[in-house]
Amino acid sequence: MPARRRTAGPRATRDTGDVPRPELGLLEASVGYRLRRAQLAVFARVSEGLRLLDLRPGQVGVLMMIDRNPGLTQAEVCAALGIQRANLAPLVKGLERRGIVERLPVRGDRRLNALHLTAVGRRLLGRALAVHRATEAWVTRRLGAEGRRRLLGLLELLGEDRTG
Amino acid sequence: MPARRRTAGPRATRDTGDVPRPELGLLEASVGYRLRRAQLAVFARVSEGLRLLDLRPGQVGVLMMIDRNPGLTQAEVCAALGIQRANLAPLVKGLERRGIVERLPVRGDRRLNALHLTAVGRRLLGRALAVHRATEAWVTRRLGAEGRRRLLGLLELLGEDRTG
DNA sequence: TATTGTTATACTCTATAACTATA
DNA sequence: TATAGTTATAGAGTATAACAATA
Repeated sequence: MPARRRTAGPRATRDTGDVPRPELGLLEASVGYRLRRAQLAVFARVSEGLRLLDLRPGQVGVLMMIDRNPGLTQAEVCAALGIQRANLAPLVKGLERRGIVERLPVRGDRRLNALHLTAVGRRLLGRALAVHRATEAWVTRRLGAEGRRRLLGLLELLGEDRTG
Repeated sequence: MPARRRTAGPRATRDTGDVPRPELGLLEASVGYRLRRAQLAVFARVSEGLRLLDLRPGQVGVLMMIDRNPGLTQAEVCAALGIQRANLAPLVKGLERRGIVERLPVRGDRRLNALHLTAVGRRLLGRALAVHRATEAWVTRRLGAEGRRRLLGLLELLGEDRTG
């Protein structure tokens, strides 16, 4: 059985039952902490759903971007998603090796790769979108449609890159 | 000057100015994506503020828990914060080596460590709390007090460990 | 000079497995 | 048998620096 003891001082408790459960204290109202917990919970669900497709959330994000903006360059993807060029390179390479995306030369600037989904890539993205929809549905079950909308709006305000 | 070209197909654009900016597409309304961006933005601020103290957000969270619940064991901290015992061990060791926390034996169960803050630890936590408050104030500037409260409530619902 | 894409590298966070000592 | 704490290790995610090719 689990040990029960307290060595020191009064513990603020909000017991629902028999055993003193630790309080989060200031963490309770820490936006950073709450964001981290929520993000981990959501990503765990998404990752589990994507496992069969051998994709991770970041890869699906890139695929969504390319699908919506065919011909995008890697630097543009990076700027839009807020990731480093150095980290996108191996990600794209992996997707290309699997025949999911292709990199076409750009007329007039030979430094650039124009990113496109292949037919295989579009099919795979379709399956990934089912996971995406299931996750959003789960969020809606927890928060309600209105709660989910509000959350998206608040998160967008926090994620913007303006300073101050 | 940045190159401008588009190799293929019509691009859905919502231009504010001269240059076509890529659309996020489905990512726009992806709770997972928005959570990740917001969490990165907030943690970047917190980490920067904590740099002088040589602390990271996770360490401060543990200190907050111990401060509020003196005598807590490592397993209890892990359960409350949703982290692995294996990852807390080196974290606590580092804090103990720096004289920030101490581990006291527990009467009646020699497997347990009762965690306490030292005087040094309390002083350091006090400085970390200033960073915490500054971050929450920044969030409030972006979202308003009511927006921040709503956000906390919504995130709590997502972070809970119940299934389904 | 500046930008694109690349490689190499390092650091953090997270997860699993296996061990010990205790219960 | 089960739990607390530890160690080792592996996998992602993210960051910087430096390079070649090109603008």
